[in-house]
Amino acid sequence: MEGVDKEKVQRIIYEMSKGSKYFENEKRKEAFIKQKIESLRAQRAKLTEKDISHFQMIVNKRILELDGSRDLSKIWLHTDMDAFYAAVETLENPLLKGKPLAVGGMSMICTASYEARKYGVRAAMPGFIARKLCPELIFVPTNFGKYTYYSEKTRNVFSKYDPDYIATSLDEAYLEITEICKQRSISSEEVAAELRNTIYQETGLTCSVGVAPNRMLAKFEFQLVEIGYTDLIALYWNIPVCSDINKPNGQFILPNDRDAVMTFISSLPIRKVGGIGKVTEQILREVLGISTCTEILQKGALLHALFSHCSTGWYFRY
Amino acid sequence: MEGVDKEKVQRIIYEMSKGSKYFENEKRKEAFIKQKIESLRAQRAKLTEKDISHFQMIVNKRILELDGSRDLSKIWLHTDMDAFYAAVETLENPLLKGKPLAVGGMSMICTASYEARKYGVRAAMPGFIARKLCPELIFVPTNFGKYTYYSEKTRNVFSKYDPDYIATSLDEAYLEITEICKQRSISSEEVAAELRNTIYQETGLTCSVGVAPNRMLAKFEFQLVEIGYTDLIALYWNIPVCSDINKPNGQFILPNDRDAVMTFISSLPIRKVGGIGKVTEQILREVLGISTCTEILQKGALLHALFSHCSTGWYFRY
DNA sequence: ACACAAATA
DNA sequence: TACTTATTTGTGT
DNA sequence: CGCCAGAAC
DNA sequence: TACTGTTCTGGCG
Ligand SMILES: Nc1ncnc2c1ncn2[C@H]1C[C@H](O)[C@@H](COP(=O)(O)OP(=O)(O)OP(=O)(O)O)O1
Ligand SMILES: Nc1ncnc2c1ncn2[C@H]1C[C@H](O)[C@@H](COP(=O)(O)OP(=O)(O)OP(=O)(O)O)O1
Ligand SMILES: [Mg+2]
Ligand SMILES: [Mg+2]
Ligand SMILES: [Mg+2]
Ligand SMILES: [Mg+2]
Repeated sequence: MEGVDKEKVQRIIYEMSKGSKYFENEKRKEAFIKQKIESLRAQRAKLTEKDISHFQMIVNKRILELDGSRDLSKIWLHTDMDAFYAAVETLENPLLKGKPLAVGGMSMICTASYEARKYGVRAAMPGFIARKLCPELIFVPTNFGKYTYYSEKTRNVFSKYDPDYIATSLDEAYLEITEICKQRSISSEEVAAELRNTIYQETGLTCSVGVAPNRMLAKFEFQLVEIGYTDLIALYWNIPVCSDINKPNGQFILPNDRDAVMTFISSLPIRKVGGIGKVTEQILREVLGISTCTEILQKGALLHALFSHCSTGWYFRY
Repeated sequence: MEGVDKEKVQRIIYEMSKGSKYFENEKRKEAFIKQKIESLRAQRAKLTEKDISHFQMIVNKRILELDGSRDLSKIWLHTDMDAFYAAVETLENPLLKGKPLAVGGMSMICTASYEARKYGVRAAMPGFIARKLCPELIFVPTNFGKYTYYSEKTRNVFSKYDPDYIATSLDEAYLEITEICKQRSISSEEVAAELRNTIYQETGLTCSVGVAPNRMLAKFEFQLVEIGYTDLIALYWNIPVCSDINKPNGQFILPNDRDAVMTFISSLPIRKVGGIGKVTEQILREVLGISTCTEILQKGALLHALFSHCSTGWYFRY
């Protein structure tokens, strides 16, 4: 994000949190994770070369399998409204336009306008800290009803492009647009641009859109299909770019092409991958020195050795 | 309550509320009730003398019936902890003792210590108004777990006096002590005093206790029994009196005697009766000029004429 | 099968 | 004064 | 019966 | 900045 003084933000958050019950609890948790990391390090140290090459073989086979089963024949589109709750509030009270705005109260805020984000204000941040970061921050209490109302409006649009669209929250959904592209013989870029425009016409709200090829259809884990897309696509729209402006109100298209996918993925920090959060990131980094997706492939054997074999599922994503 | 400047309190509440969304909504409701009252007044004006004497007969019969079915053979005891949540918090952090204390946050407080009540601070009052009333007010967030814990402790005591005690909230319960009084041949006063003492020993918390005769056992409305007691008893402990000090940490005994009950009840403001709240009080007062329980009996015919015949149930209480 | 932690919006 | 809530998924017993 | 308002803690 | 959440009951269509 442009122009956020991360240094200062972190300092203020620390100053405000220090000593609180919440803070103490966080420290407790951190300690517990450190311990878990130590234990994993010990396990890794015990692995022999033989163990590793053994696992490497298993992993190689699994990767080949998955690579082969990759399905590039569908086109999936992901949409996510920009600063959704805040955008709705601004729409209903235009005086708020352009102002740093937080939705929520002094105890917790659910989201913040992009103006507020410049100050480091974020979703899931307590309001009283946010106000320290940005004293002129305006607070609006949350009105769940409104957001549902506008969410329905966007969904009406979605259903015109894919009647079976998959909504994953009030403000985002996945659409399979393979058919639409074929029928109207237009590119996915054009569909994306049109969709964004329609949504804006219908609701006055902007959204960001990502388009990507899909992944293997339910092999045994039927619902994992969707997850396969989720990850990829969620990433795409994290990248600014495309015909339009920068981050909010933008779109990004990844071609249905193996090389494009691999190139795109390989340099991604793992933290961006869906399902890898603060804790998992820390564990992978401090135990195996893994930070990017390429490294996941490189150290596949170690991962397979140290983590539950269900985590092999992580490989679903490339 | 001693030494509360009601004038000032009301003024401050008004100043703080004025203009808020909450306030506007209250006004809307008020208007609606006014309208209802008008409608009832009109109905009353239409009643002929004949109508009234007709209803009077029905009502007289009903009253006689209920008077006859009154059961004075049982002894019921009602307990209610003093400033429960606040007392628990004070117990766990003695620094708070003697200080004006509110349990809750700036948006809402659940209860206040008696010190705070002197300033007009009350349960169900938003914290930011309470703080205006009493700037040195200390806020403690609610810890439902703690209250449940201490509630269980009190209930252990209750069960020794009546294994079938009826708990109606974390901090109050009804006990049938007829048997205990007989078995140990002690008066209900003695049981009450002993119970209060035991609870204090076990928990360090004080409570107020009321004792009263009971009412007809389920005639057709099986569960109404309990309600019959509820009203009476809830009233008793509203009256300071008895061997001990004044309001908190006190007890009051009403003898099992028809005259005593009638005398006690007759002068009570109806608002004190369970089930009659702000709205019903206003309606009865502004439509029929009823303010005390005696007047309810006097105007029984009108009540019967104007209100749903199930409201006849109000007569259950005398 | 279940309770618990992690991740996400 | 004040650090959410609902939901889904994986892990370890 | 389901929905809403009033009441209570 | 900010006016609860839960449970029960009676009225009403
Ligand atoms: N941690 C949270 N707790 C509660 N509600 C949240 C949380 N995070 C997000 N929300 C709500 C408010 C958001 O407007 C809405 C959509 O989330 P999300 O798409 O992640 O952010 P956003 O739409 O506000 O901004 P943007 O997508 O532009 O980054 O869900
Ligand atoms: N309106 C309310 N909203 C939420 N919780 C409440 C409310 N009123 C009371 N409580 C909680 C907090 C109280 O400590 C507890 C018992 O209520 P109650 O007996 O009426 O008052 P109290 O025990 O705090 O004081 P006291 O009984 O001495 O008047 O229930
Ligand atoms: Mg969004
Ligand atoms: Mg979203
Ligand atoms: Mg009490
Ligand atoms: Mg009580």
